[in-house]
Amino acid sequence: MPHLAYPTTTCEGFRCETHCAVRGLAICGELGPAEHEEFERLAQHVRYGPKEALFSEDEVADSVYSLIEGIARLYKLLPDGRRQIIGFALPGDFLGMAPGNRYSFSADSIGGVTVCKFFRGPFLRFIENRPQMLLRMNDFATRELSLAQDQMLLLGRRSAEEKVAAFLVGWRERLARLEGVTKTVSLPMGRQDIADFLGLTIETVSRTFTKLEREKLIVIVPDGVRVLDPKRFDALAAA
Amino acid sequence: MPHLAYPTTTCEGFRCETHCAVRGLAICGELGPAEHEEFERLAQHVRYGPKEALFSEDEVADSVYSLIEGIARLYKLLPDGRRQIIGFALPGDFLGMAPGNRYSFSADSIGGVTVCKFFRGPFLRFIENRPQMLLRMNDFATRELSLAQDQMLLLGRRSAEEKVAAFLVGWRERLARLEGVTKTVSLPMGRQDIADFLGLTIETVSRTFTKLEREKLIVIVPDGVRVLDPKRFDALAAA
DNA sequence: AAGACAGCTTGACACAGATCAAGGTGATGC
DNA sequence: GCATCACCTTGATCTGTGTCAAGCTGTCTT
Repeated sequence: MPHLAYPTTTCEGFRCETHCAVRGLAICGELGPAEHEEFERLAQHVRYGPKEALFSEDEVADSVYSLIEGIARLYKLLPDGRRQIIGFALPGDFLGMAPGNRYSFSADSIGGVTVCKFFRGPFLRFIENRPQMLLRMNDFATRELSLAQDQMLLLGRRSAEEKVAAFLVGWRERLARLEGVTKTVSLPMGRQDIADFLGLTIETVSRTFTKLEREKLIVIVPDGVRVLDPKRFDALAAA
Repeated sequence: MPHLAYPTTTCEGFRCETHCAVRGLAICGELGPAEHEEFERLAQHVRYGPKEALFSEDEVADSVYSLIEGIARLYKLLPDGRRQIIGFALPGDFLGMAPGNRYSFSADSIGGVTVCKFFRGPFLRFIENRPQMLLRMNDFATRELSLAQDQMLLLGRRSAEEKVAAFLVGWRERLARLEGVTKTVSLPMGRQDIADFLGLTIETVSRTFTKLEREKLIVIVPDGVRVLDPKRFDALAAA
């Protein structure tokens, strides 16, 4: 049995065979073949098991990450342990840009996760004279910022029921971009993660799920929910 | 008497005499003299009176703005009128980037405001082959995103007293970057604005100010507060 | 198959902050 | 100098969500 419960494996030093299923969505999506080749040479593909840290708040930010597969939880902690999840990262998302030289939040895998990891220096040198890449980085940052602002509205001004409904709608939309529209929304994160994302307690989240089920808006299934009445649901999430 | 209570004045068509007091902090801070000349030719300097809209959520985002002077309130509304202020913009801040082709929030002046206004098309054409500018845009976006994440932690996980203390500390720091350190923190926004920024009601904000004054942490003065015990104060804001 | 455990749900009760209502303060106008 | 108005403060009460505690469910271990 290995020393670590969830060992990290890398494939540095040789060409990875894995095809990147999210090329189009990722930061490298608009590179031509030659440039992509050069870009790939800067990358390490790294695999994490469940609940491993990719990086932690206040660590020196020496790397940036493009998430290829799996889901990560991004969060900040207060000194007394209160946690706010600031987002869930999906394949195609770009992580690790920081305003100073330290990460401003922590990231860890939920299930298994695979990333393209780049050292900051080489990555910045690669992009600094490639306006296409810089514009794409800008698009990513602008989209992230807009999501963050939506979340501020949610955290500051919505009721528990509205928060949960808006979360499910938003999550369903993000999954739809990756996997297409489905009736069943899979929820790989636990109730505590949802609570810490919405600024609620786990009990309130649980009660609200139950309430939505009683009102015949959803059905709770293992690791997810089925949305019964998308229309009424979207209305609840918007208002 | 003019038709509009607060008429907007522009100086399009001739060279503005006003020197930009925040060049170093603004988006254009690293341009050389020749490039800055060209950049200026794309700009309109526009002055707004108190409480005028610079732009509104869902409008077609045809312009971007660099704030030169004054303070703006950035906010989102729910259909029923609940408001969340997502930030206060200060001189040097860059506004109006949107993920789609519409603004994702509204902005209006608090007191008087002066901006450099750029039409989106010419602005994008100017920056698209200038990596320096693009990198600076990225820095701006990254800093904004980090502030937004701090605010999510505040909104989701802090008590009313912690929210108000953290707000005052953060605001004092931002003012210090512009005007240097002062004992008296000026608060040009009203109590309702602070409430909508912190996800509280105006009554709770008012009570909390009073409480902090009773505890001899601050003194409330017209249009601001004086911080009496910065140490104890920072501790309250951090924890 | 039984026990242990993590994750989730449910109930009873408490409380921070919201709501409702009234009154104070200072600026502006007539 | 008095009325008006916007803004702020204070008090009384209510309520949505948190806290505390117990029990449920499914999975893993042995």
